[in-house]
Amino acid sequence: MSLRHALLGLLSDHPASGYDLMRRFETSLSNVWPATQSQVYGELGKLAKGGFLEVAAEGPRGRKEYAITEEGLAELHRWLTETQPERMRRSEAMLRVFFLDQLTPLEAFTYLSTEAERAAGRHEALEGLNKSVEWDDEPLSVNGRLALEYGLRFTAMYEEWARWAAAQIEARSGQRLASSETGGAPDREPAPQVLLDSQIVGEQSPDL
Amino acid sequence: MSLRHALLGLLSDHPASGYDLMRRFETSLSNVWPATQSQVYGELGKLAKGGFLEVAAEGPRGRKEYAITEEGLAELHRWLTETQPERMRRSEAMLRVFFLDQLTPLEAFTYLSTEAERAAGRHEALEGLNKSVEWDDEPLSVNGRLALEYGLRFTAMYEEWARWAAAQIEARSGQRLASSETGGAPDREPAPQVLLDSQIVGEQSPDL
DNA sequence: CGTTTCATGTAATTGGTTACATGATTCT
DNA sequence: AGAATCATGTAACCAATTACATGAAACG
Repeated sequence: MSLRHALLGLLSDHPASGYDLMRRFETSLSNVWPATQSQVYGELGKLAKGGFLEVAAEGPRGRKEYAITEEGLAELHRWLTETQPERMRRSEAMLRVFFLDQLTPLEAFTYLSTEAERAAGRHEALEGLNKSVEWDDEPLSVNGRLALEYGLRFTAMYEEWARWAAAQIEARSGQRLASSETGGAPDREPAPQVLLDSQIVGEQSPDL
Repeated sequence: MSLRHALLGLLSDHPASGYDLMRRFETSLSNVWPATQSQVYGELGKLAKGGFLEVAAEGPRGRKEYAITEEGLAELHRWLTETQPERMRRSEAMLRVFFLDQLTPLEAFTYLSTEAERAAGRHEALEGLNKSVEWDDEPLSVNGRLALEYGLRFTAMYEEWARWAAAQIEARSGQRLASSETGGAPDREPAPQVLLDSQIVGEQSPDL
């Protein structure tokens, strides 16, 4: 039930329409808590009915600008302080590790090396972002910096782990498996330079 | 659609009934890919209908022992080698970080410190497990060791990040926020000593 | 005037969770 | 005899995804 809290969180900053919120989900929250258009509109309706939000203004194309109510702020605060984050379990990447013995050592090695490459690419993108951002003292900037740092640490950890794991497989196989290019991605996405809001966090990935 | 592949993976080792598989989900895969009883039985039916599994034997209480078919093995292999793991996005813990500015510095500090404590507890449990296991050369043991190592690295990384983030909040607040006991858990679950199969992985957690 | 952007919604489907329902076998 | 375990299934519900549907306003 975190979508509602994500919406309350975004609206605690300032009022916005469903359309505005959708864009903020795309730019800021996509990798932390993605949401689709239908979901956003649906949940906004429920939140308004429940008294957590109210339609503060109506605009041009049937635009409804939602504002958080006292009740909504209270609920957001309660969620942040009185409930524990549900830690997420499902990781397809780790599920695969579990069945790696179904592959030849080379195939397993390739999988892990590719994972390492992907993590490295992600890490690089984050570093680019980190440099390109002018960090101010606004709250979003502060939170964004925390999340970005998490992303950097996560991707670094994951790459190292995957390289270590690949080496384990290689050692056990008794063969040299590392080829010149192990299936790594030669062309890597360039680090995005523009960012609205705190895209930063959008660029961070909890699983990778 | 990874549940089906988890089932195929488990059955690639040896035939089993829905009931057996459920237990293996609980002991080995719970933190990587949890599944409920209804889901397991439902999916087994679909997989059998699709020709990926077959009922190899029928036992006492209507027990149906499923065995993987050639087609099932091929699908498992295809999944492992030809598809990329979908990286997971939703992290309630990180979503909260995004809205930490809605809290007082002390409350934010407390949240992050508690997260650090939880990670530390998890890490300790994993280390206990690591010591208590006699590692042999069986494939499950090898895979389990890879996953356990991931868990160790993840929890260590997360704890460090959370402590760093808490310190950031403290520094910005201009106050000393760290109390003698910051809301940390004084009583920590003891590390489980018994483990079936590769519980190891069951003890590893992708998010916190 | 045509395209893009803004803006809202509904419907169908999938994957997952919780709860309900049932009964046979084994163990003490 | 009674409890625990083995064993399978169905139904209701919820959250999320994809696709469909519509139209007003702004921009060029």
